Amino acid sequence: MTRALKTTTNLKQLSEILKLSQTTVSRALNGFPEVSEKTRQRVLQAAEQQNYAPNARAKRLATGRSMAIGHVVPVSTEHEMVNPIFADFIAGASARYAQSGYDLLLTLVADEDEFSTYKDLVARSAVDGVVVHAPKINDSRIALLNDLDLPFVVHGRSSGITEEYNWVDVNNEGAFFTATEYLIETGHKRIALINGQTEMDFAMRRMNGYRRALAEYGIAFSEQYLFAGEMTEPYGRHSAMQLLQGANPPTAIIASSMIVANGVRRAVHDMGLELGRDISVVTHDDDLSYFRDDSAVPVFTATRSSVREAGTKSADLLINAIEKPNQEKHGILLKAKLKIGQSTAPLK
Amino acid sequence: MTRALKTTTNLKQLSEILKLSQTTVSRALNGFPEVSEKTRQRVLQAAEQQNYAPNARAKRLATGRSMAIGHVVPVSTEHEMVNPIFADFIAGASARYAQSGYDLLLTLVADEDEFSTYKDLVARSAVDGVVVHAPKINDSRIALLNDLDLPFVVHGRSSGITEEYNWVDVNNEGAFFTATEYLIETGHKRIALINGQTEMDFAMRRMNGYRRALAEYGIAFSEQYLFAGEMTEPYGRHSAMQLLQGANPPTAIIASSMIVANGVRRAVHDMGLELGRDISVVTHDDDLSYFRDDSAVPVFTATRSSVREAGTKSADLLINAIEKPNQEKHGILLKAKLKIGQSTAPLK
DNA sequence: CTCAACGCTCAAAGCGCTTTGAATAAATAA
DNA sequence: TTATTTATTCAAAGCGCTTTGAGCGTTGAG
Repeated sequence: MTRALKTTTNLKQLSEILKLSQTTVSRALNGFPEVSEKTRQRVLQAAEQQNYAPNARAKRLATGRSMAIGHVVPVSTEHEMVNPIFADFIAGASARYAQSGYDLLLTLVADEDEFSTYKDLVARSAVDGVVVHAPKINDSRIALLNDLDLPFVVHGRSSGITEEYNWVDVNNEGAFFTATEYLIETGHKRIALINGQTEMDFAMRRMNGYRRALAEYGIAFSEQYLFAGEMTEPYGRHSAMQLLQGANPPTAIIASSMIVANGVRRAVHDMGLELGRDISVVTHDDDLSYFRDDSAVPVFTATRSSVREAGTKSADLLINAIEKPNQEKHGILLKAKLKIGQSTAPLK
Repeated sequence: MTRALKTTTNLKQLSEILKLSQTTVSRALNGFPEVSEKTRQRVLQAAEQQNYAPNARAKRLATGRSMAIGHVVPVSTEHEMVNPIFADFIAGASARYAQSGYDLLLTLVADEDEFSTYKDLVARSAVDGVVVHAPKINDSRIALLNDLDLPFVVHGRSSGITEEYNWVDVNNEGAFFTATEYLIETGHKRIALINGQTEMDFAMRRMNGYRRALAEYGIAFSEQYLFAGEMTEPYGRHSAMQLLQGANPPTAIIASSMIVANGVRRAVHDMGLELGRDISVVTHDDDLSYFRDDSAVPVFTATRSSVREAGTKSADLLINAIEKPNQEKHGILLKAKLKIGQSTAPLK
């Protein structure tokens, strides 16, 4: 099979075809006012017809901007795990980037290499800004990025950091307070929390919400009811098993993600129990597309907040920070809503 | 808080510091033989000390290469869903890209916009190659990319395409043949398949494997036992419900992914049945990190193949295609292994 | 009729690298 | 000693854009 070897048109060729200077063609395409409307139309039409698009490499060098946003996603060394929420978060962000002409540069990197990755991105001038994923308590990346003077937005927050930064987060503390309160008010007293890893900021906030609710209702906190770990399905199942087989099993369990909740459900069934009858389960739900439950009464009672929306909000914030530097930093707090499903019931 | 405004060193400054020409410095850094070892060491040391890295934008323009690989990931319009396997696939590929100095450019795009996305990437010269995800039967993207003369590798294959192309796939047909055969040989005759969308190539191959096994063992195929749809958890649950509540319910179900299998398990339990006792379930398992089941006898009997490995293999293939053009196209077939778990049992 | 203002277009410089082709110094051969 | 290699280093061109500063007709005001 033979095909014509297509080579892309460049500005010079296009300007020769049009018998105009490169300057005029460039200005016409970029919407400068110095070009007559008649010329602009002629240029646009020729560009369209030639399938011309400015060479990204040249444009970037000339403008001094990368028109790219970096996402540095940590891959846990423990399970080589990529948190499943990234796909949906990025789906949300990506749409916004496309609208504003930014490319998305993705780097998956082991925790311990994150620092050098950011430094390298800056040294190479490869991106105009970055999104920081999975912030830990006292996350040192924030100071680093401020030092590097690279615009960034954090998906989540980092407790203990005093400097200002842009962030988009869900009200983890409030959501888990509400979830716990709901269980308490429906009669539960032995409530367990299967949480994320202790060093993660979101996990700490969730635990704080949980403990605050217990405290407000005068229920003693017990280490026995608290689990922390990487949020896999087997982790959910294993933790729940341990809870259910232990002395004084809880009557309610709060799970930190749908994946974990699925593991919990498996344990519940393996123990011959019935969800929502023998034991209540509340989970946090990031509204991932492949778990989305549109029923009027969803399976899991859950605090739901769309991580995809967090993605679009983060993108907006970051683009704004890139294009209008020296602005005040912003924080956006999304509110998770508690939606009652079939997995909870008042304690008999 | 005040910080020194760091501005990155460039080649000119570095060469002035070293009292060498830009040429020599550039050559020293890029390992050319014309530079004396003494000079090279001096240059490397200064570069290190100045935290110098060549400006990616300038380098790309000068070399005419983007040093970037594009992943165009389709987002289904139906459920706005991003297939959860992408994260793990990309995690596998990303490591290889990093080794070879490529950036990963991610674009999430609605099915119908894929064509223009590829064209745009080429017109802008934004990438040196792309990975094609989720190929359909007779996928027209392959001809497009060959026309555009852009190196690419397909994750999966596309039936009906006669031209050559690079691909990495798992033996879907064989795996599902094996799964079906295993069920038949343990006594099952009424076997259902909850498959992916009919237009997807992998789904067709899986169905073919399933039907071939039925045929070889003289079991009639029935439309009643075949489901096709986007592989969400609710889809798995809903399909299984319909199967179990229908006339002549199957004694075994084959699921197309772990997510679907989780939905199936939910349906099984909701019907008051026991997995592996009342009904057998086999699933395909992409070995996603957050579902990974390391137990000696895993929960699900499954045909397992690491999608992360597919990612690294694809990356190798693509990088090779980019760096050594005009080579023969390659196909790599990964073999999924059937691993017996607790979800299947001989039919009593 | 002249001068300033305006609208449109252009030539040329510059972005920070790589790479070509040449120059210089040192070493070897004749 | 002189010619020829060999080992280093360099100046300058070029990658394909954007952008600066200038030029040149046309108008309208004075």
